[in-house]
Amino acid sequence: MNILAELKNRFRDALVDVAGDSDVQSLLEMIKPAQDARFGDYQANCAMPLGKRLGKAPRDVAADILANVNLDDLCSETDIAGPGFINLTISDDWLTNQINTAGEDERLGVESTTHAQTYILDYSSPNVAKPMHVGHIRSTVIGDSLARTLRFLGHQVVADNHLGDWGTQFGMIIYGYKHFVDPKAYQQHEVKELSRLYRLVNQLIDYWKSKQQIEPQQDDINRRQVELERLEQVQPTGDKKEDKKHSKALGRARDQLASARKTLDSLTAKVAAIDSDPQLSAYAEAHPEIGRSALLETAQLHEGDSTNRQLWEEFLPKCREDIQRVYARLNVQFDVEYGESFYQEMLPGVVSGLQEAGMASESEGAQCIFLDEFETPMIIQKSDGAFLYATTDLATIEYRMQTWQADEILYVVDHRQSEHFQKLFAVANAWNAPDVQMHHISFGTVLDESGRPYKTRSGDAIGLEGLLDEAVNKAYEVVSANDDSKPNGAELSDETRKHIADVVGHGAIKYADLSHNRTSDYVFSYDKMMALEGNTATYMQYSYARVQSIFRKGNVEIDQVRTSVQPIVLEHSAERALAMMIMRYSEALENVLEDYRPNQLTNYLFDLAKRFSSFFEQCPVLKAEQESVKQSRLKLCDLTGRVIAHGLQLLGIGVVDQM
RNA sequence: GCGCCCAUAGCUCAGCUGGAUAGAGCAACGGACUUCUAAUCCGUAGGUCGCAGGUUCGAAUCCUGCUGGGCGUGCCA
Repeated sequence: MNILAELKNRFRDALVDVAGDSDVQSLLEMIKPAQDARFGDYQANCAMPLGKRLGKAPRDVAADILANVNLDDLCSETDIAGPGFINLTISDDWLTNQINTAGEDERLGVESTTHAQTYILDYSSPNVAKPMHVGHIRSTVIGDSLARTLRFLGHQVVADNHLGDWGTQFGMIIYGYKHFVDPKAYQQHEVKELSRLYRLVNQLIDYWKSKQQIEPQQDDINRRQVELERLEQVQPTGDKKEDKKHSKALGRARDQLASARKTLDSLTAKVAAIDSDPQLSAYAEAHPEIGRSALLETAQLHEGDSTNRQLWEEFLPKCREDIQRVYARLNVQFDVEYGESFYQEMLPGVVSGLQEAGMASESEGAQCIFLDEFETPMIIQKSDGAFLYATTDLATIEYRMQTWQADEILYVVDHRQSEHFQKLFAVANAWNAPDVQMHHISFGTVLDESGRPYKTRSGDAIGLEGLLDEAVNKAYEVVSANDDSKPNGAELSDETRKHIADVVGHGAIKYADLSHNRTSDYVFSYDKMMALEGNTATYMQYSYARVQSIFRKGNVEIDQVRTSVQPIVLEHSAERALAMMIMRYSEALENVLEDYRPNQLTNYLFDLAKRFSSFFEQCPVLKAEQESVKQSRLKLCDLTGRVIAHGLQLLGIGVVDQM
């Protein structure tokens, strides 16, 4: 039972009577959980705007509404407060009834949707040629959680990992393999060597690019220097507005000069890193055309060159295996993993199809689609004949529509690609997929403490596996320290401690990501990511473990509790508050899907766990004075534990019985 | 230049799409372990919601302008 939905149902007819049937839906949206416990459990705020519209006093309108709505069984109290708020207090009897019903329900009182749809979820999608780094975590974890939630609510979901397995990076690896491979290292650990080759080639390409940029960059600095000196010479005019404008221009010129110098520094640093290393500089000297050559290797791969194709087929499974290890750790699964290469044969057809539809045309040698709303075109074929990711994405949509008849496609990709998706959706809707809803589930960038995109000192993105390892290690230390300090001595075997550390460590990393509003950038911090207190997955896991501990200490069989005829009774205010929160699980899940934001679920679970902690402090279970209260509280504990475990599971986070 | 996004407590962030006295978590301070796990709980302190206007019964939330920041911006993905 979704209480909010039930309230809306009850109010609907009353609102039609009072307001006429115009726009009842938007009035119903104004029924929501109370902001403050003093105002009851829910509040309806529709009387104020309605009063305005009808030219009546809002409090009178509120009274009219209340006179028309039947809440006798549902609410124990209905108040009109302030300017015309309708405050609603759910009746204890009704709540007791519902919580007992939910307790007997496998789905914890959450109903399946009545309008099931087919969703394609496109998430994670790493480039298989490089090791996964922190940047991949958000897409992976958010996408996984959305897939789980949609499924639970009854939708069809196809989780697709759209791997980057066909792009420029493979040309770079192939070039690296042909010229720099260390056969022994490759034999020992293929992926490690391939990733070294990728970084090496990347570094060499950067070297030549940077070297070319140094001179223009220096010129740019000189120009800015001159401009700055000129601005500094300008005397104040006495006119306040003018002077303010001038001082702003001056400040901007200084900033820009500083930033230009910084860019130059980083260019020279890149060059110096190679020049100072005899081995690397010898490589660089021997491969001055490496940038172009790597692109050529890619082009040859795409054209079906047998050597490159063979290398690609050799490398790909190994790279995929490597990535799979990370997914196994994260407990993330996909239904399909069609990489970009999968669509390769469709690409010429996409271009010709768009040409025939009159949407694509040639411009500067490339096949372009010009859209009214955008200055720059969507390029679907380069002047050298190669296809781009826009082409692949269009082919992918075509395939997904034919294969799954998708109602909706969600792309969980960071916000920097928003323009690409706007163009993509516009083209696909106009061309081959008119009916499908497509959404870019964008998320912010992971920043470092100074607000820049997160990188290690050497400029590489930080590896994901190392991060996970550290989180698990830290969790192990905390588990051990906590267990060692237990009043009656340690309880956990080392094996158990390791298992707990695994669940807690991975949970901490995932939760740190999921608990942020996905649209905002967030500052990456080891301490925050691995925090095990406060609003963290650990807090919920701990609550769950406390529930299990009660059962263990009391030698209580969970099955016996669940089948017991003693119903849950809500006497203590902490019991009632906890029960109310449990009942709101389905609201939380609806909120997640409203805007595809898993942080709605983390917020809910944190609230629920807080209510449980408060209950735990105030309401003894095993030592309850009456047997009936004990049985009731055991049931309430069990139900809390089930909701926490279930909610965490929808976030892709596990629980343990002891910690 | 143009486009998109952001600005909330010392720090990191919520704020349910316009509701009542703006909330958490860290950090700080003061309390609570002979009582089902103190990875916890209770309390104190901390705010001109970037600035200025506007819309209305009511604005952190919507609109306009400004300031400061991020990202994107024709052949990478």
